[in-house]
Amino acid sequence: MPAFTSPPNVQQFQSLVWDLVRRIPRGRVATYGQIALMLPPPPGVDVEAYRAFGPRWVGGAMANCPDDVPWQRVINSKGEISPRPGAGRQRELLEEEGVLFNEKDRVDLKKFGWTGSDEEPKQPSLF
DNA sequence: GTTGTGACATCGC
DNA sequence: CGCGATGCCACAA
Repeated sequence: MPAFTSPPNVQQFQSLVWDLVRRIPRGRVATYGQIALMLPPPPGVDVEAYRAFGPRWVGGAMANCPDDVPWQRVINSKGEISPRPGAGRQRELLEEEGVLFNEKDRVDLKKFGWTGSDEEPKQPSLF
């Protein structure tokens, strides 16, 4: 039995976060808020409280995420990589996957933003 | 038991 | 579009 039988707490939330992050296709990025909204709020937690600190729980889960979780595809709402040791490495990994950064070190969520579907990235027709 | 901080989001200017 | 301020939960010291 998976560790999902654990009592309703943040621990299970982390498992859900990791599972969802694993579902992020290559060359696609998701924001903490997006993941927080996609995941169901833990029982006993107010929706407002979840909205306020849901994304932060996701970040906390990423801090302890296993090595088999593409944490690199998780970025903040600004489409930027949060300042943390290894941020440069994350950018390298994303570029390797095809995710391009702007001159402001930001990613176009409109192109690489993961909508939760398995569809492939849209072709840049803005040019 | 208290204090401080965190891999964020949202609103206002 | 960028910057500042606010909100709120869990964990570590």
